[in-house]
Amino acid sequence: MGVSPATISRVLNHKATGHVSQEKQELVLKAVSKLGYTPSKLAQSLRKRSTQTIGVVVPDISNPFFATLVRGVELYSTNNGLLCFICDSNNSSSVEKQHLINLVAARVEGIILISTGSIDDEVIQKINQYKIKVVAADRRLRGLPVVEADNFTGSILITNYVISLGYKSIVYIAGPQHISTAQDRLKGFLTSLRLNNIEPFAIIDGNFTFNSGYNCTLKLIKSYGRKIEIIMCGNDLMAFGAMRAIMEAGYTVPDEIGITGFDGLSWARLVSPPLCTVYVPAFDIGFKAAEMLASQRSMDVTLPVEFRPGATIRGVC
Amino acid sequence: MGVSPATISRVLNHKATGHVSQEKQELVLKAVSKLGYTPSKLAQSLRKRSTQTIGVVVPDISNPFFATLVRGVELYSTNNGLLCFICDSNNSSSVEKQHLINLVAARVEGIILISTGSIDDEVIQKINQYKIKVVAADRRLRGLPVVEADNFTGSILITNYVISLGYKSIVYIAGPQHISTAQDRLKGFLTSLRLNNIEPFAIIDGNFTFNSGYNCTLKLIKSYGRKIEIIMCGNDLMAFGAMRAIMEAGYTVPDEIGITGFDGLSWARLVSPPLCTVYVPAFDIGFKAAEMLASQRSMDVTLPVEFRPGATIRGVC
DNA sequence: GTGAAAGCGCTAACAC
DNA sequence: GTGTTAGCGCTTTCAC
Repeated sequence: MGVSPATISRVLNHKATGHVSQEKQELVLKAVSKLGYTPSKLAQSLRKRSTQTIGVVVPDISNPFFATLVRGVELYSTNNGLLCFICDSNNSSSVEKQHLINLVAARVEGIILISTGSIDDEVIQKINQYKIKVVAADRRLRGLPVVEADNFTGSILITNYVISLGYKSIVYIAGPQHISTAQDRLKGFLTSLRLNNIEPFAIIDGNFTFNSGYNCTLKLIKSYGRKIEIIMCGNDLMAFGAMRAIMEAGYTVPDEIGITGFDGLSWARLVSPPLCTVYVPAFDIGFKAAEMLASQRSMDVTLPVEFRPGATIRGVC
Repeated sequence: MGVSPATISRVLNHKATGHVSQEKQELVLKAVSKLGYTPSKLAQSLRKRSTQTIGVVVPDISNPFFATLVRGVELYSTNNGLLCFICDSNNSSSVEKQHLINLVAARVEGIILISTGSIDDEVIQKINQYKIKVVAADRRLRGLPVVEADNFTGSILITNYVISLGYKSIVYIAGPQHISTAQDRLKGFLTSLRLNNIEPFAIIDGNFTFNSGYNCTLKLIKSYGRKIEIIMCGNDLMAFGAMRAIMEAGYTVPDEIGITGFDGLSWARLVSPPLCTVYVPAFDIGFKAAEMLASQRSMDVTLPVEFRPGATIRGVC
């Protein structure tokens, strides 16, 4: 016995090298292990003015896209000794706000934000007040640095492909237009059509969920029936909904009506026929966002996407 | 000006009611809002000896089953002013161990653990040392209180149903047998078979992933071909893998080979044909586990499951 | 090489 | 009603 807290701290923080005697060192280590002593990160953080903790706010963790993104964040964090608060805003901007405030209170070093809408000023102020760095992931947001995918190009790619197959009557189910991914994808779609001198057959607003894809498609079929040659969706979830609706309405995919998605969820390969989509590197987005948070740089990053053919459109096996 | 820290604390903690003058109260509130002051949860927790924070450790957050479970935990937490550390062990028991130690260091009030294996003694000691309550969710673990589903009964249900349809040559792809859900499901399967005087055609070990379902099925088909009437899987993910393998091998589902799963993921309804499975209330498991953590009781909870017919077996439309 | 002491930002007990 | 004070569990000077 007879070891001061200071010495214990020195040993445990490996600042000891050469500064603490072998003897004391072993004494401390033995006692620590015997007692199961675990230093309080609370006290450490308070004293060191550094929590080594980051926060992630996602709209819905049960959406595999966001879950995968979060894994990317987790991997980076785990590898770099960061602890992670993962918060699910349940697609509600008020819950999101509360989470952000909690993260400020927890004095996280940084926040990765996939926002449901826009951030309110009160929160912005708090975040600035405490010099917390925020990175937008997947979706752009106000003046925040962002790690996103090249949704615009991806959308052009897949639309060009669809057009090259001879499709003419093309319907688009868009995502919520206040979200940048939805905007970019719609823009890409429109750009491709314009370049090919084709008029969109119809454009309709969904909200990125399975149900909205399903409902929009039912409506479309009711209005236009077989006049529709293909339904292009702003994301995979809506495409799955559309597929279900088409099948329930008694049409075949892709012979009577084609479908495309966007995101490249692993599930896209599991449905039958496999969904034609654009792969978005969710994991990498999360990983890079965490990396950006940890680094001092904060230049926007745009990750490439990849066209994934699938048998939900004609002429693809 | 001229307000002491104590008064500020009183106002902010709503312990003020009737104890602080209107005047000072407003003064404080105004200053707080103007400065964007957010009290440090670190300091609060340290002082109050209570963090109001819980931890959740999951094997893989990108598995929709666990993601849904986590949402249940989050909902309870959000509603009860608890903050949540969500940790992904990536199916590695060493990562899991590190996460548990981090959670102890963070002085969480409780931990919801979906373990990859068993917990090691060092960690147990630390957890006890700091009187942190641990609840096992989905999977039983050592002496921990558990919130789980009635996997045994569910497995009997679905197997009985399969047998009632006249299936005889039944193959089972089991999950890892050190996990209680996998054990219970296999036991239920065997019990049902015994009660019906049927011998299992083959039992093979998977690991609950899509790939293991896929690979096991390829092997099975190679060995037995059409002698197999149906493949029952320990979870949905493996069933999806099996379905893909069967289709790629050129067989039709369910006409030539049937399939069943277990978990009742929402994706089960999306594949074609929709998967016959047993619904496990993942969200409720998470919610109840959080509830148990918060309450003083800790009696094991077993939640009912629900058979979900699907067209991957004969005679179901 | 090691211990004593101060202080991180709060809250609770105690004075007034 | 309100301010002063002590102390939560650590780390980091600063002495010795």
